[in-house]
Amino acid sequence: MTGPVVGGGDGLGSSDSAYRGIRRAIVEGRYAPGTRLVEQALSEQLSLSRTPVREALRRLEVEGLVAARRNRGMVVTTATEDDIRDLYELRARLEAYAAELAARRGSPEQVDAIAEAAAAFDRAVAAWGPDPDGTGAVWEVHEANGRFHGAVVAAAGHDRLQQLLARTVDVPLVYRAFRRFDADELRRSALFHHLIAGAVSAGEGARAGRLMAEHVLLGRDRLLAGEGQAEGHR
Amino acid sequence: MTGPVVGGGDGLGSSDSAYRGIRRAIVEGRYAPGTRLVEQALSEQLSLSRTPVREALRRLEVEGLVAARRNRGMVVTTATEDDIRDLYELRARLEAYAAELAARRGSPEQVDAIAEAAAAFDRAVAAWGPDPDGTGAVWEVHEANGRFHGAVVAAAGHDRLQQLLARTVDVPLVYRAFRRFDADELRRSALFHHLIAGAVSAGEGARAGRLMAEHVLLGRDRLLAGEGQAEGHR
DNA sequence: GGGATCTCGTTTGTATGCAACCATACCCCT
DNA sequence: AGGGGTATGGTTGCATACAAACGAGATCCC
Repeated sequence: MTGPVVGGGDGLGSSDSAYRGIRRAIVEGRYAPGTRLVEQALSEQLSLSRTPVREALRRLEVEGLVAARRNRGMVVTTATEDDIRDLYELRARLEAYAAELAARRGSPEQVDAIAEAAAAFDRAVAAWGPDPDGTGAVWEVHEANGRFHGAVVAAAGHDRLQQLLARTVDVPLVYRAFRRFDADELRRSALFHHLIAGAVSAGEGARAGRLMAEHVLLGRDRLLAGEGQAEGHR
Repeated sequence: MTGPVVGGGDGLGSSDSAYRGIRRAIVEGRYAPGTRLVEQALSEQLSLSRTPVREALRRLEVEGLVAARRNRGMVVTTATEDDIRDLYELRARLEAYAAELAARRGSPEQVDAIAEAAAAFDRAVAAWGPDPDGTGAVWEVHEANGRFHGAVVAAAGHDRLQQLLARTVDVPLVYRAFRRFDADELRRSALFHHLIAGAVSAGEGARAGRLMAEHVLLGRDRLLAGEGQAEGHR
């Protein structure tokens, strides 16, 4: 048996592998906004056929990470400052709703999972200190953060909401935001995670929602504060 | 006459045509929930190759209208009563937000378009009376309704929100809801459309949001009221 | 010299072929 | 007769081949 030796992803299918590989490259910024994504070039890089690459690109298009111009290929999406504002305000509303639902009807196991994810984020932050430039550390924090927010949404038990958030939260912006964070801000994020976990655990939906909204909007402010001075992204 | 069940799309591309055709068939209920969608069969019905059909199915999967089990094909999604409740509550929040934004920052042309869409809905309702069973009339009302809500979201000027709503609102449930509506309820919907248009036009975002939320939740109640007595949908 | 048009190369969009996979049903063995 | 392994059909997933569309560059005409 000739196992598919696809580099970059431990995916179960070639298509998933391509999807995750391209997605991560965009989120990490290795494919800058505006970059043209040519199917053939990508398929060669991934040692795949064009078919799964094509499918991956269509998925990314639906998620809004790439834009397709008819018969003219895909480009990595660019975001203006206003877009960032809008996106984060939407995210704040959706995640506040998720936190509210989690507090209202999350199972004990799901609520525990939130607290555990908050603790895991703490550990990722602790491992950050020495070398903030190492790409591995940034990615680890990014992933831990994603798992915390994922745990909240999972506890909400709302499939469609989960689906929408997965396609709204995990965007390049969030990753870039962490690159701008310093240790103090990371600790502040960690604090909010614990506050949210506490409110959910106490069944106080309204508080959990407010805290979550504030947490997201603080992230937005931090991202916008750094925007326009270094690596203009347009 | 047993024409191709999926004959609708006059799309510009073959893939779009397949997408719209299959989508409409699902929304109208010609493909009942749980139905297996086999690529080859669909491609023969549409006189296309499997490739564009495949792409259309993946798009529908991301939208949540069909579910894919690995290597076992696609099935039309089924929804429980709780799913319906959740979906409509989410819809209410998202559309309320959209109405709020539309009132806050919609351009005069966009606001006018909302009022016009409300008037168009009136006309579709007027054409309904005589023959509520004719599939054409139901589809017309469904489309007019979609255009009204689309106009509100367009006025909100929030691309991502528009994208999310397009994939949350236009589901089989909404269509089925109209089949249950009687003339009085349609007029009530029309009334709310005008009230929302008025609030948006007056720049009263909070009111527009509340009215929209109520409008959506009334639709949910109507759908749930009829559920479980006729054509159980599982 | 400037502008429009024609041609060619590159890239996407569609079609088809082949292999892997799952499910069902059958057969053999116990 | 029952259970487990296996054969087999059907369907998806991937790869490749071909056709259409768009853009760029050169050429030709005015």
